Amino acid sequence: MSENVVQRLRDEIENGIISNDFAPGARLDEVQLATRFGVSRTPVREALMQLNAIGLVEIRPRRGAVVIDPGPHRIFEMFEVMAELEGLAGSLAARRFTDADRTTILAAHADCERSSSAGDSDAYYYDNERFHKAIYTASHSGFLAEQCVALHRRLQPYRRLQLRVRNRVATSFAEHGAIVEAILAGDAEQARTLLRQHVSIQGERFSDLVATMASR
Amino acid sequence: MSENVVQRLRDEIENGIISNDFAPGARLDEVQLATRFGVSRTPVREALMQLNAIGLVEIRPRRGAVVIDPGPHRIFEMFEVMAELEGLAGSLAARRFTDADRTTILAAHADCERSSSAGDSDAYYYDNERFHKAIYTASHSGFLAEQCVALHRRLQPYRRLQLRVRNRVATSFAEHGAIVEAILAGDAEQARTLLRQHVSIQGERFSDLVATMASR
DNA sequence: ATGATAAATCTTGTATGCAAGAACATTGAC
DNA sequence: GTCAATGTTCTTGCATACAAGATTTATCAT
Repeated sequence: MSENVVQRLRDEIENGIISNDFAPGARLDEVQLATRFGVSRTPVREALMQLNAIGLVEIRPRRGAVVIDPGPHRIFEMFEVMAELEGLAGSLAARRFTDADRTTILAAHADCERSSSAGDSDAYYYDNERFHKAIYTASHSGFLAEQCVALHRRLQPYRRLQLRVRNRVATSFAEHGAIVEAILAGDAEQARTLLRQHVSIQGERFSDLVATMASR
Repeated sequence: MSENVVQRLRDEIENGIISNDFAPGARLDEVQLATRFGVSRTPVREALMQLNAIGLVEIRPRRGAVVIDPGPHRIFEMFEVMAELEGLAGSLAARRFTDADRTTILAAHADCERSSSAGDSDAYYYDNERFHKAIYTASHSGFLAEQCVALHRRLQPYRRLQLRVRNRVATSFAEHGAIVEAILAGDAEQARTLLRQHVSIQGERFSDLVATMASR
């Protein structure tokens, strides 16, 4: 798991940010983190540098690191880009999927059906993640898959909030059905369009996002 | 200019990689870099950590940092994603551009015309960059613009090679014309399609890329 | 001469030390 | 009582130190 201390710290702090243990705007004190993880400041700093590079924390000169607070508008922009990348992944998947890809996608879809009909939004969250990752893999573009996973991860907390909105799980699963159909039919443009719509948060869904963001 | 030493080092090393001073696969020795830039190993390591986080260098445990060698296939994948993001930027620009955006785009386009008809592919390279950045700006999506700039930067060396292919400058400029027309007409879908085609390297252009990559 | 083994050297990973800037508190003036 | 100025403390930024793994070199046996 832990190649070295820095990578472990990077993952730990990143998870802390994703899971909202370190809230947006929170100060990340070097010595505090160092003592907490039982290491010295050096690897902590190196981990923070990495998180700075990928845009998760801001390092203000001589004033320490803070968790970046994206704000609703930027979150929207990120979903906008995510929608486009997912659309691309879908269209590529429709053209390139193998038998193994089909199996994986259908399995993830079946799991989604189970958690969806059970009304278990937490379980659905994980199954949904697997479903989308299966599509990234089926795109057979390593770079695209990496980009999608990274963005997916950053949007994780907000995506989770989305699923709590009433009927969103059922709606999401219904959309998945159409997406699977388009991909397995090899209809690249349809897969692209459906995935784009599935991911983007338009109209009232943006209002929902802002509302749920404000309430935590 | 230099906020702090680490940022300066990050930029210097990144530029070195982009400009091929540090070739793909090259080892980045910490003490060597430290003495070269007149600093200690600590900030060098922190800079390398950042470059590792954005995928420019690989850090093998206990064995040092090397410049990542993407290889033709991955380069192709990166252009594929770039094309998609540029397409999105174009479609958003077509819907959102302001008077100031129009002015900037037209000015950059005029400069492209000048360097193109002069046959100066180096000058065209820079004007082309300004042209594309003007479109990112006109998209009025800060996140998208950042992603585009970052990817554009990483693809810089290969893009440059592309422009050396015969007639590519003239072809590129002609495509710009149609793109400007679509954006300023507010035709989002047309702008998206044209930009996607403009950026993606399909068919023989991929062969050209591989050939030019091999020859350096 | 070639291969293996062991020793020396080099490099990385982490800790610690020190100086400079920022935050904070105390004191004094109005 | 409020505000400002100054001194103290805390935190960061970088350098240096040291230990452990990796690499290279040298020696020896076959």
